[in-house]
Amino acid sequence: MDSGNELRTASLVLAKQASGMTTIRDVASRAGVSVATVSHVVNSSRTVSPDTKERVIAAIAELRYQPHGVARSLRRSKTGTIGVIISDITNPFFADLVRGIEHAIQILDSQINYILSNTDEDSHKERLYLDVLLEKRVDGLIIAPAGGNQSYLTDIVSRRIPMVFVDRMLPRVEADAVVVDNLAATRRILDHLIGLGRRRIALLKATLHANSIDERVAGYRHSLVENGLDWDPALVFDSPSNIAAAYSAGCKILTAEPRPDAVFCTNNFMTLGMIRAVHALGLRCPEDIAIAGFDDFPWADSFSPQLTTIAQPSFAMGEEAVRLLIDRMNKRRTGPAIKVILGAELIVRESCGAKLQSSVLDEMEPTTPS
Amino acid sequence: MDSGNELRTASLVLAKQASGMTTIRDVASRAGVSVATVSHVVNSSRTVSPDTKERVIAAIAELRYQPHGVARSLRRSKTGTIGVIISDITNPFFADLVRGIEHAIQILDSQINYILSNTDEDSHKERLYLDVLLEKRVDGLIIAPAGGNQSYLTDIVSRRIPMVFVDRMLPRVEADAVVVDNLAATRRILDHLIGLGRRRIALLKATLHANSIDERVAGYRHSLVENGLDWDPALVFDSPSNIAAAYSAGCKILTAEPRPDAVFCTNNFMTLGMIRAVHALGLRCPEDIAIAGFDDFPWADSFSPQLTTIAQPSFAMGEEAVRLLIDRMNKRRTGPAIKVILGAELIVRESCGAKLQSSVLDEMEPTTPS
DNA sequence: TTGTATGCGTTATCAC
DNA sequence: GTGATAACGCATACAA
Repeated sequence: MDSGNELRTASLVLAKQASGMTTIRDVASRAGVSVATVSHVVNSSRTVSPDTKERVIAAIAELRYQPHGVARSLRRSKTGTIGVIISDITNPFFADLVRGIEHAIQILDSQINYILSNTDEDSHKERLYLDVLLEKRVDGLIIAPAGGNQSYLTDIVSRRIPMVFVDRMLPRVEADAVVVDNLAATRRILDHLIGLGRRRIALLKATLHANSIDERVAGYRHSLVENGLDWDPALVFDSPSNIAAAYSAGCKILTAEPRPDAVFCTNNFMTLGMIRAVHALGLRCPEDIAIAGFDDFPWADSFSPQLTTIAQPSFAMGEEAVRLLIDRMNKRRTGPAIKVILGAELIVRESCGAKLQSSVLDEMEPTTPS
Repeated sequence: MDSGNELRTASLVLAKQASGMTTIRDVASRAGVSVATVSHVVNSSRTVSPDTKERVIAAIAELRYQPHGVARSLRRSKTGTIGVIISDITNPFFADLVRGIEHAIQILDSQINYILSNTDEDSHKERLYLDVLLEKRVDGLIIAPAGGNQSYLTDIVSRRIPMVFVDRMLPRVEADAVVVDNLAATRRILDHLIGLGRRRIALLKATLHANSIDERVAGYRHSLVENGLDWDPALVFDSPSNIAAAYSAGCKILTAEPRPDAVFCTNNFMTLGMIRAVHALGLRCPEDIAIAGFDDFPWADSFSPQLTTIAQPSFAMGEEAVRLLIDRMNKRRTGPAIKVILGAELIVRESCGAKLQSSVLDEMEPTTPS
């Protein structure tokens, strides 16, 4: 390696720094080979003699060559990017789900990454985001639909763009889906509540256009009936899906006459608002009122009482969605849409009164951290 | 518009659906103009006669033409994508910050979107993510550095890739930054604690390679000294930055002899673990121990007692970072790096004992939702 | 006012 | 084992 060459390299690097980047042609001329050869050593796409290979690799290192992802995407007609559309990353459920997505990507294909979009349950915003994602030619889509874009989403699947629903799904859109058995999970926590002697169980329902919520409402109703309790419309309270609104609704629940002895909250924002209302009105939980929540979060046992909830496998849902999506993207799987239904776990803690029963044994004994 | 034309269009659309997409050439031939003209009407980049313009627009609609973002990126040599690197979207602070980023993007340039990457404070992972982001040719970077990639980041700025630090910054890397005045904020909450009569104030410190945490620790120390209190190493407790670990550390704090009468937690995971420890050990807050947390979250007043915290302007930090970044990207701003320092607010609630003082007036009066 | 043609940086198909 | 070159879809300099 003569110093003249090195000098030339150095100045080339500097020049490239100022404007543009070093390309495959630079590498080729530096190594004294054709661009084809360089491309092939970069992609190991055909056999290259050991010494030319070595020269190419050296040139790449010297020039700090990095393939141009955009040019690649154009040529290969795939971007290695997937679009993720959720309602709100601030919701711990989605945050964890997104971590699951990222984790699965890292395991399955670390070249892929994702563009995140929050719709705030606004179908118009959803539509706008879909447009830019499609224009950017994402290879696939993971979406928790806000509802209201059926025809557009149908159009997308008919254009053969891999898509998987997560958390919720649109009935008439033929796309893969990863959801939870909301009905069964709701029954489980309601049975728990009823088994603990609660009879006047209110429902704090988030107003969302999501079948997941609808199913939880149905589960609530069925459980009551199956347990021989009345389904009382006066016990059903609606609230926009945020903590402040849930707090207001929670206050209404607690001042209703006669006061319910339990509340089932259809998502974590409802639960958080509800518990705040209990404290604000100076009531005791679970003695005066039991709280059962759908959705768990990492700090559910930082509350006093610790919250009894249904823990959705949010991380696993994200992972599974990626698996389904990547299989579609690689055409490893074709044909009709698949629906993966995951189970949700009942985490019995204190807010429904379970610990009151066995208090002789457990009293004061700190739970060990998970 | 003759029906023959429409038929041809229909079959073309179908054909395109099967393989490939409709391109600018299709539109051009359909409208009977050149690709240049189509390009110019799409981008309004030169004057086009009203009627040809109309024909082009019609053709675009009929063929459902959508510009190919990747080809555009290659040609214009900008992708309209920015990379966002944080440690953990599951942390409510970052979740809110990311929402701020997204909001600002929507306001300033709705064509832009972002790729999200979670490093989990792992500088190796950070490095890997940086590589793929750079290969994808993101137009800019917003990063909460995990620490340990100084030289690589320096290299990035010398390659003129717009970058802004958020929440934390690396001292020797000349990039814009949006941070909070950690020292002042910490002093504020410690003064509050001390003003309320607390004297044995423990520190629950997250072990992170972040100057933000270091500054909070420094603020703690300074405040003690300034208020004539001892800086006692026995009151300093370290913990990995997660709730479970913080819970363990919290138990240690609470069983120390003599027991501290207050704890300052350097981030929200510490606070959440600490409060769990208090409940687990059956202590009363704020009577037995006051808790002061750095970082607020939307459900801080769902706890009992409601948490007194320093609320960082996380959303605004995200917004400001985008503003700085886009200004750099457009070269609206050049020259030396800017450091934007935002203030953080002390939110007085109950966990430090403030309400104990004025209990005659406020007792039992529910706080109104924000 | 409009069109032709070149090139952005790759990959892949030929040909040698 | 290697090289020349034609696309990928678009934006734009240059012509007309």
